[in-house]
Amino acid sequence: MPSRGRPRNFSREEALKSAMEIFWDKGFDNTSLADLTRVMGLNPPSLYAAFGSKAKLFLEAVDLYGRTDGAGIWEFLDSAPTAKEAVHDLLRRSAENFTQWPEPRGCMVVLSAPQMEGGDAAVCDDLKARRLQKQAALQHRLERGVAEGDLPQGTACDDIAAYVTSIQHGMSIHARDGASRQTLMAIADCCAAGWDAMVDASSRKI
Amino acid sequence: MPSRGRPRNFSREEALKSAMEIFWDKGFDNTSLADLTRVMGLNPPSLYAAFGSKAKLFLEAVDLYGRTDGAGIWEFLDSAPTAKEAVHDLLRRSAENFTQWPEPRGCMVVLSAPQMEGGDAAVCDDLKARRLQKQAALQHRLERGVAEGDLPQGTACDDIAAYVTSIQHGMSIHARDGASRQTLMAIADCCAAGWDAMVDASSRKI
DNA sequence: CCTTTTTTGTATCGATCAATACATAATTGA
DNA sequence: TCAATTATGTATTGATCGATACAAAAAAGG
Repeated sequence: MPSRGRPRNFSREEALKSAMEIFWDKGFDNTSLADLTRVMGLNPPSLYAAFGSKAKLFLEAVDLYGRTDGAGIWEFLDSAPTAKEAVHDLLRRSAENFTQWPEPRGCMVVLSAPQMEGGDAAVCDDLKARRLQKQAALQHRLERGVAEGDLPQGTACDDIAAYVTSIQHGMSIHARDGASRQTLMAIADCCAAGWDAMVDASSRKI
Repeated sequence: MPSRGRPRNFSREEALKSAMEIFWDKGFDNTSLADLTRVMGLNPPSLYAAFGSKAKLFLEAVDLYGRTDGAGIWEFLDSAPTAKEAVHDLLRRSAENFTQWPEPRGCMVVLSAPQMEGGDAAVCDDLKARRLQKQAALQHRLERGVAEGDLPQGTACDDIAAYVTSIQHGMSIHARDGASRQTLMAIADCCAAGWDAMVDASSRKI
């Protein structure tokens, strides 16, 4: 509540959104302070006063992404009637989400991930935690499916969650490589088409 | 054939291998000239005389990767008796390959990929071409399966190739996030378990 | 020997990086 | 009106980036 002092003449929200978009496009390392101040429309001192540092700004941007553009993907996870439908919907929403701009963007959390060595440790840890958190959420949804009977007892929910997130992560790479929405949808359908047999094999392993 | 002049006192091959390993670990951007000269054991002028630039060195390093550490993954693709076995073997070899070091490395070509905007264009284009080339090779192998009868007529080989590479790319992210070899193997097995049903659905779509 | 050629090590280049110092402008509370 | 507070714009910081200038060193050709 800074009621005193000169008021800032930019919207913190809008500036953060602009930062998110360029971080999403170019990644953490390839986005310079000059890039940020340009798209955010403010000078370095204002940026640092409002967000602390480039890394903190990035973390806020990722959080914004998770609450806005990245949120829709996981919307149906818990409300889907069965685990199978939840997964199929998750992948179809991913396909849609990753290709909803002129330039396909994929998932910010996944694409910012690789090559952690040498990068900002706090940033890498945060991104990794977000990926693992989503995978855990998916695993819990699968376990609910076992409890509710739409998945057989003994299903390896951890392995299947890893399998599904693997597909989803790969879709981000494909989106960046220019894959069409149709292709990404086909990938989602491939997973769905093999689902029953896969689940069956998983539960019969033990 | 530089028969004249002072001979270099380092092995170009060994230096390139060292460069490949640190590029693999840290990526193109996060690997500095100082890093490279340190692990390669030579001074900047020697590096530039031998390799031209950081980008050219990286391209040579990626090529070396494709001919050595990354080659084994695709070894059985053409000699496998059926497309199904070829894919399953590909994914299992990937799982093995991505976790064969103390620190899991994943695939150099995939992990160096993301956030092309802002990076070196030549490097990004080369990596993208390598990914698409492998996907095309996989697609051709599937088409051979159709021709040889172990896949049904009308199978969408392009979609399935995208599906399989999506899984494989995602496995690299998982490897970086600390997934065990066992988990990656389970992912490969998930794909194999659902294979027949998936292929069947694909061929019945048309 | 001496010239030519190539590599070596040192020392550094200009550019760009993330981050700030500083003075000024704009607002509130007294 | 005036002190306190906060944000702004300009200009710049030290560090690091990728890449070189330069001269000494080490080989071959003559």
